[in-house]
Amino acid sequence: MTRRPKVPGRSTIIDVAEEADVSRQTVSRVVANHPRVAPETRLRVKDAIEKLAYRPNRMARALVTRMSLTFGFATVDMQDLHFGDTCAGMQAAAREHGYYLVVTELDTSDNGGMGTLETLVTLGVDGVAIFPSLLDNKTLEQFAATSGCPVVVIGRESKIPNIVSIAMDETAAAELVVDHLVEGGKKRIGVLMNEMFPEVVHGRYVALQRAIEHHTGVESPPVEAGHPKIDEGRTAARVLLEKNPDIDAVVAFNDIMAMGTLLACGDLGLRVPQDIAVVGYDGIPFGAVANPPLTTIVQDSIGMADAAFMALLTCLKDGSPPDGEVLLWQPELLVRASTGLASPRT
Amino acid sequence: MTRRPKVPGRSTIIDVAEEADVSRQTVSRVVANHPRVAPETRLRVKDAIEKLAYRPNRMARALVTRMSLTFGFATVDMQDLHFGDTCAGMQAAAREHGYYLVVTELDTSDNGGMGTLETLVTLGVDGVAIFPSLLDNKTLEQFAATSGCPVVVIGRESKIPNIVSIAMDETAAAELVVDHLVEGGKKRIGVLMNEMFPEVVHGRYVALQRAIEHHTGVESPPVEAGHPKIDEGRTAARVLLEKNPDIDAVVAFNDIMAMGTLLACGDLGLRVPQDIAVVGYDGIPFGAVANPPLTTIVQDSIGMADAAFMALLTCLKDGSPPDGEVLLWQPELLVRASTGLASPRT
DNA sequence: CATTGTAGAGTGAACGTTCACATGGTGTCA
DNA sequence: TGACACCATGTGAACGTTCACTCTACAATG
Repeated sequence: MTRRPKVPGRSTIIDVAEEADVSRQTVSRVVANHPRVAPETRLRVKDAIEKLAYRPNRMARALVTRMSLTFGFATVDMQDLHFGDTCAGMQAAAREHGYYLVVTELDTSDNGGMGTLETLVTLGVDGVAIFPSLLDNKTLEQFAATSGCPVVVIGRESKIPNIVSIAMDETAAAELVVDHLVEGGKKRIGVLMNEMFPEVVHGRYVALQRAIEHHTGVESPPVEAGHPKIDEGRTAARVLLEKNPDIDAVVAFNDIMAMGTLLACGDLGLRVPQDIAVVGYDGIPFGAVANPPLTTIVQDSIGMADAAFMALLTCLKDGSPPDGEVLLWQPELLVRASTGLASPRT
Repeated sequence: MTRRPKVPGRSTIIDVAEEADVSRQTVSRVVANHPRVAPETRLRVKDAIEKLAYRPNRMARALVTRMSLTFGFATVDMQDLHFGDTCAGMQAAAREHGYYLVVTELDTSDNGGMGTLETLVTLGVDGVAIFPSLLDNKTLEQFAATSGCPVVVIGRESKIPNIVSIAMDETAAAELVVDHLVEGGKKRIGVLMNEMFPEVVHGRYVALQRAIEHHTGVESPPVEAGHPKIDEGRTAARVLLEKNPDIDAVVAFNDIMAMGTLLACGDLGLRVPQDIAVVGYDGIPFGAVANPPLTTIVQDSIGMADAAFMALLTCLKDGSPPDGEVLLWQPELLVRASTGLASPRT
């Protein structure tokens, strides 16, 4: 009868129905906890479910209901710790509301991650969170339009039609960082950026540039870019420091690159923070163990993840994607020894 | 006609068929690149696909083919960097073979993660990799039996029926660590274990205990356990060091706990490595930036991830789960300054 | 007693695909 | 010319669910 041998061990609703001597629909009702089932029948069905280890097939269910109760979470780099926080937060939020979170790493070689996103959608997710995205605003907008499900982008301030953006207030963060450095007597601030994530980087860079100009009068600070890994950060930082020997502070795109900067300072015999102050972004736990411990911009990852989930849920309930809503979160500065203003190891 | 409004923007195979004036099956053939389609027809269908932005629904497809070309990857902690390596490796392997990897964090509060695993299966994955697992061998065996799909467990040496295990050779690793410490003149080795992952921890502990006995004659080394986070590791390490003031080396369950140990040493005014040598496991990149840089056991995460993927694929092709196969990987010792035998910062 | 309401259970269709088979057209060869 | 092969395409069924109905039996109501 069946063309392909039935997978051993997995039983269907029909198997349960036969076992309990009722119809599919009654089993369905029991599973869904509908009230209109006689207690005795319900018991019989539950026994059958137990006996056959029946688990409803979510694909079949999603096909007919057009809802999978599943959200997708796509990221560029699973090894970026900053991602872990946000992802865990979103997973917790999802779970609390009966949703399941499917996580995936974007394959940037496949159309900048578009391929992965499309697969995610064909997998049947009800909504997608992207964190962060290499795709430009236009592509994202188009994806949101054709995907047929709500899309949230985390970590980017840009206002994109059909998409909710959740991001940190870069201007506020830059103010915190630069103000702190200048107060510590630093005057010549260099910037180490990320060569990926054009959109995010741009926002962060512009904010820093403005803050630096505002506080020090320097119009275009020395800047270098590299891949957001420790080693690549180290290399880029070395270039930055060698090109600009007068620099007395480095603001790195994130903590990982800031750690690379710490290594570069070591390479060049520069003492942190006496010769050079170093600041990162993200507040990953390892910052506390770095040598010296890293001053960093902390954002409320959990809060943002929560907001991302709720945004998706709300879109789904309302049935309409919002028009370029931007939710902005306030950053905090976590001062540690790498800027010389705190006791070591806090 | 349709009970639920069709999602705007998503078209089905039927829409494409109508647009191209052919049958569903012909569209299906074009999508699957079957040869038996006239070139002119193929072109017309492709145009229609392009025009309607058609993407095949993988749930519907999986329902009939009983194959989703999707594997699940379940982990206990997405923020454990060690996980990131393995996950990325597996994702790469999957991609290479036309598979999609769905990642999920196990909700240990839900039956020790069993709930999450079952959901993963009902989502339609063709196989599951678990890394690492809190579940005991018996539960895992039962899950593998009822899930109806191949199961691989990474990071545990145990021989479990129906399951492929991929793990590091703990005995070899313990030998490397202890031999290195003893050669460096250390005599009184303490052990800092993880209070989670009973199975993995047990294997690692027993191996260390044997190696220590073998090299130093001490039968039961001082041991303490804690949660695998920096702060909890710090606390547990402090207890270990205060209880046993004669300790001159600490072997931590992983790099994260080793970093906690570094902090604890700082708290107690102990110099690393002069007073205390510290060794971790996993070789996460941050170990290089720790103060001092961390000596650690490195395993070939990518290789193991590859092996995990291939194991799943092989089971699927052969149609039968292997009977408790165990693939063992050889560890390497990465010597850095925390054991005092290398130049700082390498 | 006839009518109405309702609790409990069942049935056919649909979701979007692919599979197995069927159909019709064209070319080849004896 | 007939038999056959083969190519291009179409059709009904099935995958495992849920939805919108329908049906039956029995109690309550007038």
